[in-house]
Amino acid sequence: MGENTDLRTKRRTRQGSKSVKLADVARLAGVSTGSVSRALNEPHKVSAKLRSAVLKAVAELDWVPHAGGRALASLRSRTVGAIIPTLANPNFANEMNAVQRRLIEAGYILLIGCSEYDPDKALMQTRSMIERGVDGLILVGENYSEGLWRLLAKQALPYVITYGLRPGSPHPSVGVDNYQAFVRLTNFVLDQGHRRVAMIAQRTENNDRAEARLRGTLDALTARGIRIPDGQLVEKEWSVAEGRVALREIMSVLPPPTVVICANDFLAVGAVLESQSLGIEVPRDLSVVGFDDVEIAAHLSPPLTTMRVPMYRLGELTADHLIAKLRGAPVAHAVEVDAELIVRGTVGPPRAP
Amino acid sequence: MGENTDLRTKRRTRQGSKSVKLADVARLAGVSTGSVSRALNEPHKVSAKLRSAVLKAVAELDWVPHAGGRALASLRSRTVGAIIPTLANPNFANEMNAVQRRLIEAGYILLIGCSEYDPDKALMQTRSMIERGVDGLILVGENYSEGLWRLLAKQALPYVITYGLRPGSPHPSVGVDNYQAFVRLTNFVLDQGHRRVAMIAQRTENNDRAEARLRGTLDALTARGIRIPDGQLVEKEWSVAEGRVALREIMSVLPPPTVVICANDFLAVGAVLESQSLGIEVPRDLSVVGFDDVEIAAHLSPPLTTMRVPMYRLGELTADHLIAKLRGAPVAHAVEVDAELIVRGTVGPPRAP
DNA sequence: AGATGAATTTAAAGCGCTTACATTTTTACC
DNA sequence: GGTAAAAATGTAAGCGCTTTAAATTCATCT
Repeated sequence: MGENTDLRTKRRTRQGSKSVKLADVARLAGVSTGSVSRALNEPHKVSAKLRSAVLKAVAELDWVPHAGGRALASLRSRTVGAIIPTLANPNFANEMNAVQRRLIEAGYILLIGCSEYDPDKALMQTRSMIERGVDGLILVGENYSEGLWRLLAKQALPYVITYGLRPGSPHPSVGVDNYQAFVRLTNFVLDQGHRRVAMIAQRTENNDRAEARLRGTLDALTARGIRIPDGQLVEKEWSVAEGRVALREIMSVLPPPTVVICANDFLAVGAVLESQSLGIEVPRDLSVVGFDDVEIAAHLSPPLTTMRVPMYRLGELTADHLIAKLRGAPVAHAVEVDAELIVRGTVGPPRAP
Repeated sequence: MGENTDLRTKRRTRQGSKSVKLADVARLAGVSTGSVSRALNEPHKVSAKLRSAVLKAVAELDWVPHAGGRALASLRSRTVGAIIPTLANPNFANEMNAVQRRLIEAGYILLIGCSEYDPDKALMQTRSMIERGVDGLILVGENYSEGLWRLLAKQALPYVITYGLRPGSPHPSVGVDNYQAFVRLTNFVLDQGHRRVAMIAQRTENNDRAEARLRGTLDALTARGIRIPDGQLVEKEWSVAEGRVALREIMSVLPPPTVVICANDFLAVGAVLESQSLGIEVPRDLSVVGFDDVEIAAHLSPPLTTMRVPMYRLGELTADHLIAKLRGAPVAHAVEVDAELIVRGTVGPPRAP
């Protein structure tokens, strides 16, 4: 009976982790826990003596603050999430590289989720990130489910759309206007005299950038009374291999086009390479344009004519935008980045019939 | 005086976030908080009635559990970190793509940090991840500071080294044996009859994979009594542009080599393209081999002879390894993945002198 | 020197969740 | 029907940190 009398104080014993905690630091430094916290988070508010004592104790114990406890107490996690289609696409990988770098500099850490162009996955990952208490979210494009937007609104979570920028969008965005870029690109091609135009588009399902690119080209063509013949507008994703297949498909429909507009550089590179192995000389027999300006584009022979999207810069701007917002600084609703036409060697005048 | 009597119960009022919390769910469902937690985390331990009541309330309130609270209480975060050199290198991006996918399936979320081959940055990011309470860590290679290993040991943090695998390493690893792969690759080249060998290596500083590749080639050469002439062993990183520069540098040293071994495919692609623009015919005048088998390699003409490293698969294996470890399942200390020689068109016999 | 106010520091109350233990309900068995 | 064992649920104590209010120290001014 009496045996548990002296155990009474530790009735509930949870497996307190053996790791060092803030209280240990406080004890070693001979100060209170509050002072330790303040010494680290608001150094200017404590005396130099206290600060150095705390830092010494921190170093001595090799203490790493526990973000869970911190997040719980401060209601902020210093974590930012990014939902991108896939890291397998170097454009997004490059952008994330810049984002990650900027975030770290600002004291944030990056959570990455890939939607694989599936709105359900995007929603799941968003939920998963909100659970982890992200302070903000970066989303590629705005093709997401109603539920996702509702969730963001409910949590009042700061976010920014990146890569694609749609004028008039209600969402804060940093990116290029894909529609206008493809209008310009198409007009450039038409100005060279081309009238028989084919296009290798990207799948437009759940991909507003792809859709904007396609629409930009089609509208620009329509404005000049041109339409792409059946079978010469094909949809692929973004690999070189798919570009090759697409080009073969297009060239099997007669009469062949004099130019192929590709929704991105990987498709364009594939189109150029496949043309060459088919004995079609670029640009004499066929012109090709891409979009993005990936590294290999400049090294092809002839080098690819394309539009440059500064992905790294885009990543920086996106991160900066979100960081500013998290700091409560005023930010522009939309930051537009221009895609620059890079004229190289894959576009020439159409061959005389 | 008496005015604060009735305020006494709420002496300390913290800004309780307005967001929905577990207690709200419990109230709506008419059950205790413990039951809500159990219904979600150990569904088999509660009655069907309770479970459905809880799920209904969760859905109705659109409640998202707060991972900070959860991490604090359970001492696990369901978060895994990965430290890689850079996302700008598609090899790592592809691997992370696979890792991310596998982790999500297992209920974990991925934190990414880029070291940019800087051990200090790697340490910072590791610390940052430990703060966020990662349950496990993935590291590329094992070139890290003493402090990083100490930190991991102190936290008893499960981790796995990926990409490079060094036989005899004390660290659990999943990857390819770069040294042996380059021994094989080099022997393959020598077996074609080449004796004048050049190499475009990667910077070996803080990069054990690069170092193993270089050493593998040098050892294989030495074993056959061959050495690379001064000026024909150059160090670059991994871009096509650098490969081009490197090739020019090498060819300016006479006599020119009959084969260039490249530490990775991007350098090799650059070497092939530069050769062609210099009027050097591959493989008649010069053979080139790469390593990795990136997508573009197969599409070059001639297509690149290289060794395939299955990055996506490697990512899957790495994630699986760590997940198994986190679950307490027994795991092999090392999982070796073979690099497969892919003979294509850039290697031929040396031209008769 | 004493009083006043500013600058620091301490004490302790949560942040939202899980879980050990206590209590209640259900099931199984004689 | 009554009991014992098992299953389900409730209770409340923390998890490690931040932050408010109170207490202390320090500097300044009559």
